[in-house]
Amino acid sequence: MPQNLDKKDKPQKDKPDKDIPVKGKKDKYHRILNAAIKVFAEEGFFHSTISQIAKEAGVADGTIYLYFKSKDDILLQFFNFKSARVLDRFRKDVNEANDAGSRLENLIHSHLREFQKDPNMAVVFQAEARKGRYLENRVNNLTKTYLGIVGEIIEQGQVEGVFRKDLYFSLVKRFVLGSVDEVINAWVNAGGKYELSSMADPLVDLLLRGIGSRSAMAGQ
Amino acid sequence: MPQNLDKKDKPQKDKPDKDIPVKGKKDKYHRILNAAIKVFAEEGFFHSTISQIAKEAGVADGTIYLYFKSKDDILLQFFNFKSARVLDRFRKDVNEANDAGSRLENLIHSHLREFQKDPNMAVVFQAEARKGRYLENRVNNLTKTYLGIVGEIIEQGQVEGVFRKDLYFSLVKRFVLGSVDEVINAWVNAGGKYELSSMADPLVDLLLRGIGSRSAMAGQ
Amino acid sequence: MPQNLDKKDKPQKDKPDKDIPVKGKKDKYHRILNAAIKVFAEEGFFHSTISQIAKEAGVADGTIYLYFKSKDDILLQFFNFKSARVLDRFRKDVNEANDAGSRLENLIHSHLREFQKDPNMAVVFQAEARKGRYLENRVNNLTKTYLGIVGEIIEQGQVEGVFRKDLYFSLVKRFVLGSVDEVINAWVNAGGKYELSSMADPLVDLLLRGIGSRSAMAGQ
Amino acid sequence: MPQNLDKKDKPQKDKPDKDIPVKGKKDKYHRILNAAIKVFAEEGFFHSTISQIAKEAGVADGTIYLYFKSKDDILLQFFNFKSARVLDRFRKDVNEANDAGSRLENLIHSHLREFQKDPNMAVVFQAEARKGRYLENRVNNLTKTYLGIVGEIIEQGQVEGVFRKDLYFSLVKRFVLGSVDEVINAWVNAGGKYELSSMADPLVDLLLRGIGSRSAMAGQ
DNA sequence: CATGAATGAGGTTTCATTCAT
DNA sequence: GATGAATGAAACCTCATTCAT
Repeated sequence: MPQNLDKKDKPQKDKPDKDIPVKGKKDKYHRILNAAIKVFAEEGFFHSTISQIAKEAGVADGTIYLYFKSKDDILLQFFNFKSARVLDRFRKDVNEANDAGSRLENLIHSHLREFQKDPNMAVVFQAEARKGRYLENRVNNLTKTYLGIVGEIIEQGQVEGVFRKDLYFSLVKRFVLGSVDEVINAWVNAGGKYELSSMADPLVDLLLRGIGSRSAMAGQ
Repeated sequence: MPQNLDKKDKPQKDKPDKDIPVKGKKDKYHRILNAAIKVFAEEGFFHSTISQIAKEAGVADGTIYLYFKSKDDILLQFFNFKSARVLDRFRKDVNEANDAGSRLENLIHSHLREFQKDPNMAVVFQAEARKGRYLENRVNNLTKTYLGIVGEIIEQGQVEGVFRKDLYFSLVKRFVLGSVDEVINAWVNAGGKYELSSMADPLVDLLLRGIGSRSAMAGQ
Repeated sequence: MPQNLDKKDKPQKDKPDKDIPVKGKKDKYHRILNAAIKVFAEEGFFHSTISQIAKEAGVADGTIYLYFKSKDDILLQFFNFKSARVLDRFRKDVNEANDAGSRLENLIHSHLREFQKDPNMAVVFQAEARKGRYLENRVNNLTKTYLGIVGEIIEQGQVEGVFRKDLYFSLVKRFVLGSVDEVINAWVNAGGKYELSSMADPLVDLLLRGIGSRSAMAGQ
Repeated sequence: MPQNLDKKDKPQKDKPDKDIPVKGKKDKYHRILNAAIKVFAEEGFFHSTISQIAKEAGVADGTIYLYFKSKDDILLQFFNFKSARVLDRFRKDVNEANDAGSRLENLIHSHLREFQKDPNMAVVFQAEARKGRYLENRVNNLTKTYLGIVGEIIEQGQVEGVFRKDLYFSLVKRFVLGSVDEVINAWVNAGGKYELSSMADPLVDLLLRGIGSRSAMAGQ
């Protein structure tokens, strides 16, 4: 799924694909992409060099430029590619359920599960996506879409009566995202040593009920 | 409060200090530090150059190396310096109150207030502090200390009976940090265009009561 | 008229040539050569890439190396090939006339006509041939031969009594070449927007009579 | 006379120039410029590398970028700088005389003398200045100005009655330039082995009287 | 013969850091 | 202490050329 077809194109060849014609290209594209993400995860984007990525991918330095316009483009393609996949998965999992509560649950489970499945991706997302005045334009999309999903769930929950009606909408969305994000952060900083998914249920519980005790709340 | 006391320090020249003995030093140190943070906030750490910082600070490039060991060291000193100040303030404000609820409230108010007061710091903290890999050792300290403060409040609140007793301790702490962090993130990404502090009360409310409606909760 | 006959040549495969035996080869050779000249004319030799030439010629990059030893070789072959053709034409046109005056006239007409007919060639000749410590050896041949033709005409004209006898021989030859060359230069720089040939007669007149007025000359 | 004051400026220092304050800068600027021209003359612009230039100038590679924005900029500055100087000299020498004939003579003498004095400059001018496409905008200025000077002389000569009145103006200018240019070309290609200036008088004679014999002309 | 993906040497440029003044 | 010109390592990227298919 190479997306930088700009330069040379020659995307699918014009000869009919006999066996696994484009597969070679695809393979190498993903080989490089994964190598890059691994290196980015280990070294950070700016400290990573094309040479490291090339070595990790088992290709020559120049080869990388057959698939990516620049070092920046690698990160960009990664975000475009992974964001799409991940958001698709989120949406799919959310839609498996019908009521807002289960949907929120599914979203968070899905989120943690996906990031746990691909720790390098998790590291790079946490490290490069949520900052970096650098790729902001593109990455904000990811955040924006995520917040959109959360927003829909919240609204539905309010209609269903399971979520409070007196919520500061744009705040709640950040509240959810921030919580999950930081849980992943903790996991990443710990070196991915424990089961990230196991955080899902407790986290959902916290999101729904907060940390205040029932009795204390009663007094409010 | 220069901390790289290696090179030069007390030996204040052999000429008698005419005017403001250490003050000159201190001034320039902070001038550089603030200039650096401004530049880091605008360009990102890696895209910033010593020359930009020097120009912003109104000193020569070489002068920076009289106060800082390296470019990295600037960021480091910034974190050490600001972390200390900020955490002091947090603690002080937390201690202004006695009950856990008010303390949590104060912490979050303080947090948002401090970051709003110094947007450059906010940007740099959000952008560079969490990248881990790089400055992790030192910056983790900040996070760790922050989580410690939160932890103390939580424990106190549980003793007081105002916070739930069935809380996953290490998760709750991240839950609080993540929420605040993301609220700041949103504010930074929006360009600091609104009153960050105004988020404090709604956020505390969310943390305490969660997003679930009372009636729905009753069913659990 | 491929001249790098090293690699492959007559051995036209063992399979019988089905259609147009050598024609295919020749065609592709010229296709590449013309494509190259077009690209060289547009981009300059050094800024041109094999890929551009290949695309322009409608062949694969690698195919070019079946016909040319190297990128340099393309330029070289171009000069060899075009020089031969052009010089042939010059000589032929010169020989159409008998007296030196008409021969000079014919040479210059021919020169301007040929270059006008093939603007890409003109551009490349002007840009790469008359400089470039680069291809000097080969290209000097062209210049040398051209100067030779001019020289013969001059000598003949002196015998005929139509050209001055007190001419600095090697200078006169350069004088003629330089004039024509610069006229072409002007035309090329103007983007080939006017009729180059129309310069022939006025130029010949200038060469013969100079810019001095008759009366003024009388005083010398 | 560094002209790329863009980046850093700090041109004259603010401290009073004690001895030869800016001289150091100026020196190095010209050291690099001359080294570059020498290398360009030997290798051609495109085959020259920054490293070669740096070595020739006795500075580090990076130093070059303190004085020039890019490799291209070196050539550009050279043209700007040398063109100005050379054209000044031309004009000055032209103005030493009053009548058009002497002025043309002076121009050509000056032209050949200047180029002979600085063979590297001569080589680079001949090789790179006319390539157009590349630096055209700036270099065309040189050509344009030169043609302007020639044009003025021609017009004056026509008024004075020493030059023919039936001249194709834009052609004559090219005619003069082309002749001189090619004479220099020949000298450069010969390796500067002879006295270029000695060509001036014969060339002027050719320009004025042409190659046709008086008697032949009479018959026209 | 033809292809075009792959190679990797080599070039330009940046910039943290040093050090003579 | 302060300066800022100079350094040169190191990074990114291009593209002529090769070779397996």
